[in-house]
Amino acid sequence: MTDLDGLDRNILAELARDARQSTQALARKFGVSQPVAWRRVKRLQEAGVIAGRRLALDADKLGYGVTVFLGVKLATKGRVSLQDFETAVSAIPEVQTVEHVLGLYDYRLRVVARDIPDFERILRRRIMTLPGAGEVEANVLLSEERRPGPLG
Amino acid sequence: MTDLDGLDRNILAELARDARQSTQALARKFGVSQPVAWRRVKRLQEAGVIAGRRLALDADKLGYGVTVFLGVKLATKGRVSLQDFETAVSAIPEVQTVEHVLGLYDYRLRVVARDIPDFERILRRRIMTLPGAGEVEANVLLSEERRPGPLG
DNA sequence: CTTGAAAAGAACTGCCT
DNA sequence: AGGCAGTTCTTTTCAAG
Repeated sequence: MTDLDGLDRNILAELARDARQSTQALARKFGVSQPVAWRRVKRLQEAGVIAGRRLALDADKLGYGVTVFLGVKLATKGRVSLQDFETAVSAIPEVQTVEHVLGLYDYRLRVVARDIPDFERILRRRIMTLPGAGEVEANVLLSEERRPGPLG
Repeated sequence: MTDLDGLDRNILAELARDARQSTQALARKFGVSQPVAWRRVKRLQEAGVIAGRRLALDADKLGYGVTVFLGVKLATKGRVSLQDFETAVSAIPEVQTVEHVLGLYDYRLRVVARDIPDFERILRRRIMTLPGAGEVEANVLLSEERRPGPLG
């Protein structure tokens, strides 16, 4: 863990909202000089607190109108099967996130599809055939709100 | 939906990997001039395909070592209760995403906490007391892999 | 820790094929 | 649509209070 003062948190909060703003804009917002804001950002990057900058893509505009969350239980939980499962699932392009979790399910997958028939195809031909896949539960995304989190 | 050619898809794939690279770097990678790469990016932004650029933060380095996914069933599903629930849940800083879903659960929440005792506190005092909250299921995140998705 | 300045690089514009 | 050349702005480094 890294320790951050108020300025660091303010900067993170602003950049979390829009990672494209200039260090000068940040500097003005928080009443410091531009090089100071720049050093803070650099420091946060080097410390790994800022792990990278990613695009927020609009799945709908890309033709992917359906997002489904799948909870997957493995039928066989031998040592190899976790790795086998992860490797196989990584080869499915429609899978956006693979979360290894502890609880009622073993994995949670975020899957996108063009429409419901497309999702059925992915489910039957790609998901159900995954090595070790047992019970599968699905939740269809209706709407989603992302929030900055407690970080700052 | 927007239609994209190969260059658009290549650019999106590269920017999805690292949103910080320059249009010149993109131009070189795909054998076009810098202004062309720049115009493509601008067009994708204006079309809303690129919705924004966000920071990838390292929760661990910020002192949040525990991430939990909660599936929540509402006890009462009147018209108002959805809105009430969403408003109340939005006031909990540790909630990073609120997903309204269709299926076994009504909402999926991504919650971060400093450690397990901290998570218990959030669960008991904030989550269980949400208006309309019924059954709650939890999955603790062990590891996570994010992938570009099928877009490009 | 700040300011101010300068060099390098990236973003943006206009004009041409 | 794509390319070239130039202008503007941001980032990055540095000297100095």
